[in-house]
Amino acid sequence: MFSIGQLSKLTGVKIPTIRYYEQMGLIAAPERSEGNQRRYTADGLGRLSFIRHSRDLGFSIENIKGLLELSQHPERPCQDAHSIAVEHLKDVQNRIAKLRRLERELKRISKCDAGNIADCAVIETLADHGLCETEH
Amino acid sequence: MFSIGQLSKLTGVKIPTIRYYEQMGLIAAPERSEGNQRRYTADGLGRLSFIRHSRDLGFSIENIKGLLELSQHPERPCQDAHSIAVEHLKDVQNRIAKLRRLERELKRISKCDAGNIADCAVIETLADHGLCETEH
DNA sequence: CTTGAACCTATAGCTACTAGAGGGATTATA
DNA sequence: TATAATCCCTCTAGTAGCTATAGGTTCAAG
Repeated sequence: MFSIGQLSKLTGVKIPTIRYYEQMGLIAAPERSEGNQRRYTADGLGRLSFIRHSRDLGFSIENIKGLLELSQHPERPCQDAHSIAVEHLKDVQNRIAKLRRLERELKRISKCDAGNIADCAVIETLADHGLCETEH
Repeated sequence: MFSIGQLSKLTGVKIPTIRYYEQMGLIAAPERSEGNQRRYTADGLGRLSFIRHSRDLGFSIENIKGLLELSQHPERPCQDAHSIAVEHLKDVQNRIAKLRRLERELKRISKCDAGNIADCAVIETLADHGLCETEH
């Protein structure tokens, strides 16, 4: 049996976050000690690790709920899990593409070597979208 | 003079967002009509366009406050504006790097062609960090 | 038995908005 | 000029995914 602090250390998930996950229904409310403190089993540890890892990979709480549900039913077809992952991959790729356009623009405008604000390319570009090279 | 709705259409910033910016101190409270409705000048339009554009480029409200402050003082050196932009650029580059690691991992795990959850690579990888190829 | 660390609940705050309720103002048309 | 349609007002609460704080209780070591 682990206390919430031990679980936190083992998984790297902060204590208030664990309680938050419980509130959100991601993990079941665990048993309690006589003094009303949470006591987790190895099962709880596994589930929280799954969540931690999924969050690291950027899955939303809602997606993780779905994935956890699926993982409880080994006999089901895995299409659903697959499409959640693929959707998320698409999302990640979109975000990368968008950030790279920003990167280009920021690189360009931050090359400013003016002496004062009046001629600063950063300020000038922000004030006038027309000066941008890419769309956003 | 523009109403808030006209300003919204001209800049692409939604009406509640404009009011929110006013509340946050990004834009000054404009004059009001006799019936207490906001009336904006061309100046207000310029300022909101600046904000819109900066937000599009991912600058935070706090950063934008700083940049707006700077843009009001054309005689000052532009180092501050420059370093805000460079900091932001670094941040964007970090995020890109992180997302690309995720992309690799997600691509790998979503190649799963198992029939059911029991053998699904997606679920399996999420449950066990040890199966990952890159750190995160 | 005492002390200090760990734990409890409940509430509020963070970013950057968005949505809704319940009302008043403005404008176009009849 | 009346009225309907559209716009606008404030205020409050909700979104994601936590984090922080206050005020109190329990646990484990010495």
